[in-house]
Amino acid sequence: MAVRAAEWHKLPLSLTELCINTTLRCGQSFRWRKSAEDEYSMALHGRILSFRQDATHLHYRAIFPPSLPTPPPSNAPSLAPSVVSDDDDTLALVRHYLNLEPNLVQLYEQWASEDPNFKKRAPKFTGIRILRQDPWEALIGFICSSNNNISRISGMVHNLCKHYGPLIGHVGDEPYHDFPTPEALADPKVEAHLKELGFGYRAKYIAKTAQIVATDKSLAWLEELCNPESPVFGQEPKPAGQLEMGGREGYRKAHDELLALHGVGPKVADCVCLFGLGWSESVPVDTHVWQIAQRDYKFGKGKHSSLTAATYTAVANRFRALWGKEAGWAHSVLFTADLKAFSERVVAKTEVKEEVITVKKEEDGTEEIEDVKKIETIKRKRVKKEVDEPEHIVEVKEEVLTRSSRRRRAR
DNA sequence: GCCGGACCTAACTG
DNA sequence: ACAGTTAGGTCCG
Repeated sequence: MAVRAAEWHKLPLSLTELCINTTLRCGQSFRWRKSAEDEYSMALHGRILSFRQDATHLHYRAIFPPSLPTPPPSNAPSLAPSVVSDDDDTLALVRHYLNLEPNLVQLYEQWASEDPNFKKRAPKFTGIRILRQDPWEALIGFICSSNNNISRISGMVHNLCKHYGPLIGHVGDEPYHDFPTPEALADPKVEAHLKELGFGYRAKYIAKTAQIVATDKSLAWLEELCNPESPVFGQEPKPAGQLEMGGREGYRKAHDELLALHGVGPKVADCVCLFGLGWSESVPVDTHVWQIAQRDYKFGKGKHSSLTAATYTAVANRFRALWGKEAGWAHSVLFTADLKAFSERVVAKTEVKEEVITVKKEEDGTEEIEDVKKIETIKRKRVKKEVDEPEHIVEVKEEVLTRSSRRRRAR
């Protein structure tokens, strides 16, 4: 049982280039678990990867499974532990997964210079970086995300790994499983089992998508949809063409092909493109982003009064025009700033008890509230306890609620 | 192309 | 207490 020594290594990195406490929890990945105070872990590429971070360094550790009973066939994919230095491999994996190449500080400056709203909201949400996740894992994870919340999605993904993914090892007593293969999820029994596990209507989507990928298509098909500038771990980057209004050609093709899968609509397809396939111009327009587009970017009126397919494209194109090739990165900053789980950071200013109602005459003479009616009330509430957070019993925070009188949830 | 309803679940809301 | 709403939507008619 010679588990290879699991030592911590470190990498100089500022919190403005990457903040794991935000990036790993903002809903782009559902796999990271808190394995200790200020420590996050998940199984990745046949090992358990753990992160810690301080003001100057990122600390990482890899725990490998005890050496395999039988060596895998020589043509086996990625799982084969390399004979050469594991540390070098893990460092390369960390750099790849965390997508450390782009200069994030510079990008924030660029977005802020083009967009006053970004400039206003981003300062409290620095270091949010788009990860390079496994495409298959991103696909299934975001199929789970429909009509759902991050905490429940994480639980579902955890269950998928626990029941269908290979065990990689333990951190303390906690087992860590890798993400299941399409074949593992293509078993006919999967749908019923997932329903028992509380997946609801998503059980069918997952089972069907797994069957299609495992039989009709393949993992290679999915991975070939990757941005060639940002390929899966171990492949050489190639140029990906010019940005157009609707995104690069490869992005549009990837988005289009993903739409054919069950449970994959425009939003989920964009999440897979952005978080799993490396298409940085992809802008998933979900309920949050739609709210943001209405509140801060003058959408929600006239032609684009509800989030139809046409409006979806218009919003995404608008953000691409505004933020450029890494629009999806900027989008994720504003998205995170809008998440309730991080709302404590934006409550600094209080005392806004204002009400603005714009009324517009319709052709038929009826009056209709056109602008989002902003009634910001200050509400005191107990901060929702994070699952594995220590007990802060009577911490009281203020939360700003914004109500709109109509079109609250145009879907 | 657009609209409305159904779809699973669990926690939160008034 | 308890029905309604929401949480990173999608599908169908």
